Amino acid sequence: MTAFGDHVRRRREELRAQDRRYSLRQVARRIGVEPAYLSKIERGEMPPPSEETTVRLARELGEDPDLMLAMAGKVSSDLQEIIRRRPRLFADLIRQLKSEPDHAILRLVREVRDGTW
Amino acid sequence: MTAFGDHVRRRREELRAQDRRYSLRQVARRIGVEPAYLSKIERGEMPPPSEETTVRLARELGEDPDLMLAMAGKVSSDLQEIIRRRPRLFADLIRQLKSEPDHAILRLVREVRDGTW
DNA sequence: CTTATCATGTAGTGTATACTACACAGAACA
DNA sequence: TGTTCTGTGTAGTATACACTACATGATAAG
Repeated sequence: MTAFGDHVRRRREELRAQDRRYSLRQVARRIGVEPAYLSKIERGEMPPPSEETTVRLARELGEDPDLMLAMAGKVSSDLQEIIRRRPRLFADLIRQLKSEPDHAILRLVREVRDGTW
Repeated sequence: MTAFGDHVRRRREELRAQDRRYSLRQVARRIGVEPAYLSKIERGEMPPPSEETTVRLARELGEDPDLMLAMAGKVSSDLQEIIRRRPRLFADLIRQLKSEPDHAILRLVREVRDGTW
């Protein structure tokens, strides 16, 4: 069960079919790691990389950084900081939303965005 | 600037004034760490302990674990898991709420709790 | 056909995390 | 006054994190 690595490999090979600049080596080079390291990550021989590297990889592959971080078992540090500033409020809210359906959360997002206050 | 250590020490000595079972040694013993370690944490000579130890310490001192974790620069792993399961939704919501006032977030919490849907 | 590019195997590195273990001097208590 | 309890100083440890460096055999390009 190596969801992260499998996903990265699939996505990279998908892009590679259109553009040979998406070889493991070249992608590794562009995100600033050794090819051997990326190879091991894709095959699940090594755990997902750091937050910074994961975000660079997400951008390189045209994927959502938050989603990619989630697959890496992480939560973006900027989100963590927002929570840490008002821990009681956010802890309550998030735990309440745990069992709510997607559309309910989406509605909240829209409500706040549109200022339906 | 060692907010965590200072806070723990203050709170512990507060409790100790009423109950001598709140000596550094005895608290350390109850939460399962060495006295020297807790001493260093309180004085900011060592960084805050692990999530588990921080939560045990919070309970011991009658404080809110989420608040204590926030002071330790951490976010509870159960909250992180909730976010990781639906990263896009929660990332959007949390970032939107970043600059909203407390009462706005509180209102959302209540809205969800009371099922004002 | 040979040169470059490809992925991968093996080994090693520096730093951080999260502690323990022991020893010591001063205060409190009986 | 001696035993016990207090906090703290010093030293060391085990594990995880986040990689690099080099070598090798296979594949593709010119």
